[in-house]
Amino acid sequence: MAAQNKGPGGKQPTINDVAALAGVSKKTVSRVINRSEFLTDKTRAAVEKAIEQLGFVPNPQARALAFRRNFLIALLHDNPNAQTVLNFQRGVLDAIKDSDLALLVRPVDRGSDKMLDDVRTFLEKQRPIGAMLLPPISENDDLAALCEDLGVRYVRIGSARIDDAKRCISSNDREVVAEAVRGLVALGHRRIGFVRGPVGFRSAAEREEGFREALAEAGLDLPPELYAPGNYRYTAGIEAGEALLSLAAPPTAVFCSNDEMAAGLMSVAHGKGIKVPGELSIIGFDDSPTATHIWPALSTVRWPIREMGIRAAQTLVPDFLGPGAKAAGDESNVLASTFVERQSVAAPPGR
Amino acid sequence: MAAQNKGPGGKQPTINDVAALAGVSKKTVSRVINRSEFLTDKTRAAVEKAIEQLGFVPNPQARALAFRRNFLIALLHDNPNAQTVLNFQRGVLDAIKDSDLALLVRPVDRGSDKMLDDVRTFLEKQRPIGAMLLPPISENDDLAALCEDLGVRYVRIGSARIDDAKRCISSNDREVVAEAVRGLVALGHRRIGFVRGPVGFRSAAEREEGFREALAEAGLDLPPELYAPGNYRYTAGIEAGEALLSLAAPPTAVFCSNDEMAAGLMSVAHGKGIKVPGELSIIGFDDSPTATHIWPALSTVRWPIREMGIRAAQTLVPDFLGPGAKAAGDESNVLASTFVERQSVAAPPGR
DNA sequence: GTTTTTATGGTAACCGGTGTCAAGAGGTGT
DNA sequence: ACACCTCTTGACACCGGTTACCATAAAAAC
Repeated sequence: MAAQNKGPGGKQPTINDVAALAGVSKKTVSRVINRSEFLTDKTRAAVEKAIEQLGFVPNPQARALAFRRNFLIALLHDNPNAQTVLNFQRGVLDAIKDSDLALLVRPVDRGSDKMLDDVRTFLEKQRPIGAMLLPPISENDDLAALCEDLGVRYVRIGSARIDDAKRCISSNDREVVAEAVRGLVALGHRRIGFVRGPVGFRSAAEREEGFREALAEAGLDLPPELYAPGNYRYTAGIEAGEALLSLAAPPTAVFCSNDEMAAGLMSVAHGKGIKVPGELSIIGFDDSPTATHIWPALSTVRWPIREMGIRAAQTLVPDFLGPGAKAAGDESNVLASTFVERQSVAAPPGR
Repeated sequence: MAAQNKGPGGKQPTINDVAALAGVSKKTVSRVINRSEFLTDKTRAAVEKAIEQLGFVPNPQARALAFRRNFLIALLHDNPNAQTVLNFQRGVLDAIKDSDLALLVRPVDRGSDKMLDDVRTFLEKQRPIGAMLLPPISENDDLAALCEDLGVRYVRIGSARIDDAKRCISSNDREVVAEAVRGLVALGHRRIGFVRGPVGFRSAAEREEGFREALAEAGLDLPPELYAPGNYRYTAGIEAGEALLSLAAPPTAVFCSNDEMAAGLMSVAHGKGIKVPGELSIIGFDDSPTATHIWPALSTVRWPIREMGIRAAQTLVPDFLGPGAKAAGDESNVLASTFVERQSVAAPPGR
């Protein structure tokens, strides 16, 4: 609390001031700051009192220079979904709130062939303690190898275990998608369409697998005309809607690999006068704000992205977080997605 | 391009290595790095060649220590709208891409009485070159004074000029809202409802003023029952919808102070079987993704947030951006919002 | 009581840059 | 040719911490 040096021109107290006030050497003060053992309680108390009195805060720049490491966590992302990134950020920030760490955000351009060089330069410059890789770039093994190489710890966020548990936070998307689709089957749906995510995205593959799993269990198959490609964008949902809903025998339900595409598909349904959910049930994925903003509200899979941010921080820098961070519990680092029922699902017509 | 030191254990070359190779003192190298005048072209060329050969990159931590300033821009926000924050971030990052700067993101908790202390500690620790204040905290004069106090440059982002032009990036929201409402009047609407933003937000006040301006011009008034409070949240839109659309004489058009509330209002209309835009026209504000994801797509005011991020960077740290940054053009720092017509507006019934 | 441990505390060098200030180089005026 | 001035450059201390290594006082062993 106490902080005496707050005047405009007031210089920050340095470690030397503390040492002088406490009557010890700066090295001793440094030991106290870094929680070294081998210290008399008396000495420690004296130093801490001096620190308190002066309102001393160690200069991170100086520490960074000496440590050859900045007290930063880098968040690398190239995610089209703003909400996801921001929620994740928020989780991380929740977790590091009381630590000395700060968060550096860095969008990277996957696609660019200079990406690796860019990231390398960035990491060499900023020298963060660790890096967090958000999907889809978390799936890039070269990036992970680069971090390893530069001595930067990392965690990868993904829809599936793409690295060992200590370096990967994931959720059980596949299972939950399967669960959601089983629900459709239970309601009596037999013609169920699928709108896929972009090729090359692990998340898209996971969702598709979950979908197919549930269909297979029910002995249903997925005719090619009910399978639409997509890229997680609203417009892809529109296109999928045009295709699927113009069929002679349209599906009575569609699983869309994310909420935006679901919104696109739904607007096509509205345009064609198809009643949702009466004539067409729709399920999305993400539980983004869009899911509740459209009408009728979308049944979707909630991805615990903020919790993943917290867990990512706990996994990445447990030694920098205050005590209690060890209470992370489940060490598998697989968090639970959940199916959220809203108003876009009902029994198919004629049941 | 060249970077010879890329091995895992390979130490980064330091300024000393460069100095030795170029046969000059480290201070001279430092001068080259910092683009000092008073340098022979010959010397400069020699040093630059050495830098190139070694792939030398100045260590930001050391520079930060010596400069007593980190090469960072802090982005302070407490914005409920993720998309806004992220778009702004993106603009800033566009602008600083080729500079030595990095972006530090810091959500702050307005509302907390410790906010100022938190921010002070943060700024004292990180010592960024400058700070950007996003609305609504940009309206907090104490925050601005704090930055001033700590020698941190700042820019405030707002819906109106809340500081002098060099420290404020704003847009002409009021005018554009008025323009949009004039459009409604021109279509024949006479009973036009209004859903307000949260009390205490300058942006909310601006939008209301624009709305009232247009009404006044047309000689219309705003009966109390057509005026709904709000807080920029979807649920507020729902509540406003329940109130406005249950009236014996409901409005034929409603201006909502942001898109989320407009989405809420629209879903109430759908629930009540009121046709949009046939029986009810709706206008929002923000042009968030929601605006296009709902059906029918929402006519709204686009706020040039990404451009504002770019402009904010150009205004805050012109000296750190490469050349060409001066071509910022219009120095008033008022960017143009624009009215975006989509499908949620039509003439009132019976016209 | 003396010696050997053991536990701290202190000193100096260092992390990799920048500021200050004075010296050296090169050109001018007389 | 010499004093004088200006423009470049370099030596050195310094930013505020850390580590390496040594010194010393207190505790333990003989």
